[in-house]
Amino acid sequence: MKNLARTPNDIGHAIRQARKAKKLTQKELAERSGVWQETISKVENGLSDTKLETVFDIFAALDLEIQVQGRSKGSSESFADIF
Amino acid sequence: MKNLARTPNDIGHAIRQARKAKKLTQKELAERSGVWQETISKVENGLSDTKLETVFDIFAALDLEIQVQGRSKGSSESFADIF
DNA sequence: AAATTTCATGATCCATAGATCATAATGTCA
DNA sequence: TGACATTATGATCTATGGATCATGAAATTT
Repeated sequence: MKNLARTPNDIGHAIRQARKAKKLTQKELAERSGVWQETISKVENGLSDTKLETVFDIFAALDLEIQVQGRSKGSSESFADIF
Repeated sequence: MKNLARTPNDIGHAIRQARKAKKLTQKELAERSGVWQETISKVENGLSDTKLETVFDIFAALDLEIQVQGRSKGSSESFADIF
């Protein structure tokens, strides 16, 4: 399960997926990340040009991290394409 | 070379490193990414809470992508710690 | 060392992110 | 179906990101 991300939308998808995997509601995630539920909703749906700080706050709460890497030579599919 | 990132600062470092690796000046990167040189400077130095869109614009120009993953069990070192 | 290039910083302006509150829409389940 | 939980949306307000221009500080080159 590799979650490649090349757009804010991809990040939103990754977050939603991770949150669901941990069986958390947006509200719960909001509480432990310090980010509002409303904001999380918008981020997951790509409805706002989120700030880095916010994403990382959410990532921390979900125990996620990011790895920056050169674009995979072969597949050019972005995370969103998988869904 | 694993570029783990858990903070906006880590992203800045990763960008600077990738840019240098490609032997680009901030100005050149600015041109091909559509992001201002001044902004790139601030991002690389972690002087602004950059928006996701901006980071991805820069990533695209540097042919970078992101992989979202669970936090590495063993090492807890963030990208910044390597430097 | 002087000139040139590269990078940093400071100010202004406009757009928008996120906090916050209220509420609507959707989903779930007894 | 009706109640309750979850998610989405909409408005307002404040703070700040990024465009833009100007210029200062560093680094590099000749």
